[in-house]
Amino acid sequence: MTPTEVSQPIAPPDRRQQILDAAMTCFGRRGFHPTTMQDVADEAKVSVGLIYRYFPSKDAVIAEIAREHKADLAELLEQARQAPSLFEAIEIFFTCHHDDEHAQVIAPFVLDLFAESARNAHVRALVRDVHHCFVDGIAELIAASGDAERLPRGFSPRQAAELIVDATHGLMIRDVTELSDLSPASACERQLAGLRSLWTLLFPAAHDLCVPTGEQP
Amino acid sequence: MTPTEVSQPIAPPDRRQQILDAAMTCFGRRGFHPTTMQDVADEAKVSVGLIYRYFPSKDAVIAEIAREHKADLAELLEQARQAPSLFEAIEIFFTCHHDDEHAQVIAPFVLDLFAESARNAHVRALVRDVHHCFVDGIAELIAASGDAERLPRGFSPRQAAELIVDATHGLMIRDVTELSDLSPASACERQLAGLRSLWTLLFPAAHDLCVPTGEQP
Amino acid sequence: MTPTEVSQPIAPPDRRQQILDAAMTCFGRRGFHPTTMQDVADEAKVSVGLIYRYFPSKDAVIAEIAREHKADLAELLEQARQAPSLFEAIEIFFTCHHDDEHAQVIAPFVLDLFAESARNAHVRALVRDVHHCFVDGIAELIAASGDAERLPRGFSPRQAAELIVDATHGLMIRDVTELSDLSPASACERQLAGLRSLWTLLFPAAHDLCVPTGEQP
Amino acid sequence: MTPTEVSQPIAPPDRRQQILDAAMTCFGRRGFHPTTMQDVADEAKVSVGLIYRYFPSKDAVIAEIAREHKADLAELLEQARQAPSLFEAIEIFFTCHHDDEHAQVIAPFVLDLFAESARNAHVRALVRDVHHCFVDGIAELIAASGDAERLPRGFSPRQAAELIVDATHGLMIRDVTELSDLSPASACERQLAGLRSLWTLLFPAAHDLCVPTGEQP
DNA sequence: AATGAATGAGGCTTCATTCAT
DNA sequence: CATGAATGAAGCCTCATTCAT
Repeated sequence: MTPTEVSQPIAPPDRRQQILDAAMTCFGRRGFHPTTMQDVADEAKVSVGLIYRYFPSKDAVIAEIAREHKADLAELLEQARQAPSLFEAIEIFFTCHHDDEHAQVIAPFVLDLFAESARNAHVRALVRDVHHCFVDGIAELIAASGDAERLPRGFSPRQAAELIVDATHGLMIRDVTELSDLSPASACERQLAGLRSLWTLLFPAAHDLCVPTGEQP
Repeated sequence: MTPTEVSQPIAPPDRRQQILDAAMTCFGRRGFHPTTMQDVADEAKVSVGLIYRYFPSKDAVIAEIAREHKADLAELLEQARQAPSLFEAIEIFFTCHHDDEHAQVIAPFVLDLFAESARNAHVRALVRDVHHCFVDGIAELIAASGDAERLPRGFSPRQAAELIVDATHGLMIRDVTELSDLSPASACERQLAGLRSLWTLLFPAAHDLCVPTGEQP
Repeated sequence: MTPTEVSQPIAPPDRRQQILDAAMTCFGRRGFHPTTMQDVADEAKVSVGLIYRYFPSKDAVIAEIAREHKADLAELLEQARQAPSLFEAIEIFFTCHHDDEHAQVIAPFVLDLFAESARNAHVRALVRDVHHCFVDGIAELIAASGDAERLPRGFSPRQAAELIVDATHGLMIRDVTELSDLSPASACERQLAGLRSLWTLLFPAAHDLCVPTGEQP
Repeated sequence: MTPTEVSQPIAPPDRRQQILDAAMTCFGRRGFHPTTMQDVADEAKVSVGLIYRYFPSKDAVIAEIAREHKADLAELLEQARQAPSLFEAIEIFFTCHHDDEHAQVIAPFVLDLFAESARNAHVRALVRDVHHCFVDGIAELIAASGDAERLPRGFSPRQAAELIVDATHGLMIRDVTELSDLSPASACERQLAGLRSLWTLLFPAAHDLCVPTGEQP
């Protein structure tokens, strides 16, 4: 009667993750506040009561998802650090939300996080933290890369990083409000276009704008 | 425009506006969903029932406020058009939210609008509309100004406008998540710093970046 | 349209009291914990929501009823003070719960209060307070009456008062557990019998107990 | 009586009793209704499911504990019968709840039983039964002892027994509401003081009250 | 026009009970 | 025998909305 203890043929369903995933889906779909625990339970194919075996409250679920989101971004930063070039590293941020099917879920969720951070100190702290990690990470990336000196005069890596992050957020908003009907692929294209614009500005090819300058006797 | 402008020299309290203002305050403070009609009524020093005399539902109030917000921005755009220089015109956008006491109210509200636009088609249409007006308006501003030709090679006024708008949104998010504890004045400073950064990039002073090139006569 | 302000033909329904009465009935019937807000609402012919316009929580309703109970007892004590004789004064306590139709409601409620006081500090404080008032009041009553000197040697008015109160409580328990099927009238009889027993002990008529002794050979 | 008394020299943990003890503790701590099956399971270091192997429902657990309580009291009565004197016999009742660590558990539990008996016919029957046993037992004790004739004139052993039981209950209430912060020892003292009071009344030493009479010429 | 009492559906959360392992 | 994951009914409370005054 006991299952064969050998090959773990059926992975034990990770209820916790199952619930978190369902919650993420729901939150992305309807937002924190309008999502009911019943919604989450239904999405997770689970009873409401069970959610409370794993999380003490709805807020705790939100908090956990936010934490997960933070971890995802940290990993993203790590990936970026491995990228061969600065451009590619930053490309990762600009396109990250479009790699998978969660595309239309994560952005709305993040926007909700931002909105929530205006009144919930806990969420605010987390968002702020994520933001700092990002800016710092990108600033380091720029500083470490040879491209730093290509920045316009008086432009620090940090300033550049902040601009990049801000633009990313702005683009995310565009994604949500303008492109929600478009395919993830198109959205991704849009992001890349945004990146290239910014890139051109931040790191003007020497030959393109200024190289001639220095070369002149 | 209001009826009976004659016999009532003292303008009757504009209940409608009173309610809208109160709602704006509440929404900014707590967000759409958590704000109750009672909150709004209290803030407006009015009974709950009265709100329903002017608006058919809570959603209608939200919609109306959003519409108002749109009108405000249109006016802002108009102001910008009157500005003596492009920089000053754009400065208006970057600092608009900090001029008055509503500073800490509008930004959270707008973030809520963005978040809401992810699921509410009506809100989405409005946000999108506002966004287009903005981008178009700024692009025109740039095109009309003599500064357009100072844009980096291959950079259209529209691209610049999009970048400006995105960055503005990104900065607004920073405002809400990072600066909520700071004074509006500091927040405004921050915005201006952001603007100057971007400005330096978009419109490099000839002498600053390229004059040295020597290409100039 | 406004109601005639003259004769108050229709007394404005005192919702608050209406709810309290209903709650009292329900609590007496089923106890605090098993009684639902819906029960109370139904009993009061009112919606659940309305209860929350008058009380912030179920506990607040309980607390208020307890407070009311305390006030009732204070009044009872006052009545007792007016009584022509000590016996009649004390009789009031022993029979108070049987005067009206609430007979079968108050005693269970009080028992619930006692039980609750074992874990709820707030309730405990109230019960304790009531108890002190009682003992003090009765002790005073005894001391003030000429009967005090008839107390057995070494028996203080306070001791007598404590015994009376304890016995009253014990009788109340008997009421609830034994006589719940009997008529209030019988229950009252029972109480009086208890009182007479105790009375005989506390205030033995000199001739009744001791004088006769002398008759013994 | 239990099966397989042979092969298991070490008594298997008596799950049933273990659960009952835990339940008693919990009920005393928080009351019937607020106590959850999980509370009981935790206290018993057992799984919730296991409780249902031994008891069909929460109510059954309560009922069983009540039955146990009844048995305990029966035993107490038996002990009392063995006591050398009436006073000592009755002392047993007054102090019984203070002999062991359950002191602060049993009284609240009994109060809960009383409160519950107001609405639960089953509990009521049990409480009534216990009560009768008690009164009968004590009345017998009094009747059997030589002290019976020392009772005040017209006072039957049964009347005395009832008074004793009532006073005991009243004192128990005082214990719970007033002395919950005191040590069991102090509480016991209190009980004994109560007993002595009552005793003095019920069984006035001849010389104490009446002998003086004899002093009269 | 204005009030605010009243409603009741619905949300979050708890908990007795069941059942697969 | 034992576990504890899982269920779902039900409880407390909130709040958008209505309506008598």
